[in-house]
Amino acid sequence: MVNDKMVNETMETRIREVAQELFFKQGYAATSTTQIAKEVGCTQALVHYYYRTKENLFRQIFLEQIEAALNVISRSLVSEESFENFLRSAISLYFDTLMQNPRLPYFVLEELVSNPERRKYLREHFVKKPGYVMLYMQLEARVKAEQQAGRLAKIDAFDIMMSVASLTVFTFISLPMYQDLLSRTDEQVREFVHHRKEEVTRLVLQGVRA
Amino acid sequence: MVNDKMVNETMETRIREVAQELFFKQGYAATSTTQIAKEVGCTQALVHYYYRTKENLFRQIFLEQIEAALNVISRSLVSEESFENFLRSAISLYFDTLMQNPRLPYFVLEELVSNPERRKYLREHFVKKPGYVMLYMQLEARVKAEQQAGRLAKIDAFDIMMSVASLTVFTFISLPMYQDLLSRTDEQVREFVHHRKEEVTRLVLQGVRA
DNA sequence: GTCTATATAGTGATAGAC
DNA sequence: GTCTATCACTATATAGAC
Repeated sequence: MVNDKMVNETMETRIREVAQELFFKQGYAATSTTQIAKEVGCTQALVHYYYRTKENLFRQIFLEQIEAALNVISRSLVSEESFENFLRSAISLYFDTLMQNPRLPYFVLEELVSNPERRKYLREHFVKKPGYVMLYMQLEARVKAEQQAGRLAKIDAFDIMMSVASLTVFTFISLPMYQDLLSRTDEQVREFVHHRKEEVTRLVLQGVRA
Repeated sequence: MVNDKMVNETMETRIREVAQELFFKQGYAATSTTQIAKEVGCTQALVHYYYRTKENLFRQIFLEQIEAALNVISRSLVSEESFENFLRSAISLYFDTLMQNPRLPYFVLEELVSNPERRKYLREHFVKKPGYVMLYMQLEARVKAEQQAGRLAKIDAFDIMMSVASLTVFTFISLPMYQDLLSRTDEQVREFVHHRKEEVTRLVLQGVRA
């Protein structure tokens, strides 16, 4: 068997995979269930048979992705290393993870920015979960400890998060523009991401130092 | 006359203004010419009478906004000050300008990311214009001069641009999430942006120092 | 310049045959 | 489980009356 995964796939999962790909590329509004069906090679009715509504299909994919992303972030926050090495490996993890799924940041952002319902949904499901609150408080405590030890500039934990998020997420969001506007090959794009990872790490480390 | 601007407005300009507002809020795909007409208070046929197609209407707005943004960036790059003060006032200008139009970054990004045609269009119209190439080369020369004088870390001009863009643009893109997920008031959002402007300036200045 | 009316096509979703 | 057929709706765009 050349491709176990493909061969054993059910229609239900194939629809989901194709839908994800299209939602990632085009966003929710610009993707129709007809297009999904066409790309899968089934009828449009089947898409609705399995997922009933387009919104429902989307929501499953969306939640799964958010959950996966939050897991990566959670794991990155638990660290026994020095604060500098913690930052270093967190940034590295974010870049490496997103490199395997470069469209994810834009996909999540698009839906969260343009659809207030999705933000509400996200808040209910995740933000107020005690686990995440705890993690943030731990980070905050750690930042304060570092500052008292004189190793860290006077910055909020939230600002560190925002800056790292900005520098990481924007890199991936801007990739299609970088590639097209400057006529870069896929290989050059990969090099660019790697280069940005190094530079972002350098900038953040030097920028938060006391 | 209470409102000169409103009173003297033609239908053509009103349609354009309303269209811009809706495109900003919802994006191209999610906005219909019917909705635009309804909000203007005219028939949908009139929208097409003035602009023929929805794509055409959008394109005029899009180009105008891009042009305005590029003008701001261009002006910020011409500076007689020290490099540090140049960075300081550029970042300040970007934040202040975008604060008057917080949805602009997402609007531009959305269309450039999800529509390859728009990127092509942008490249034809702007990227290869000699004026912009010149400006970038001047920035590059300045960066090299600063490095030889030992005042600047070993960074590409392009990396400085990317980092500043990331930290600035992402701030505004994430505002709806910041506001909703953390239940912030409009006033708190304004404070947050102001705070980020200070912190981004601090981070960049410390981060690029030799 | 602005309207009504309509052509044409695409959408999400469902009913019912097999 | 998968299909065909179809409904109700909305979309963009245009033709033609006023």
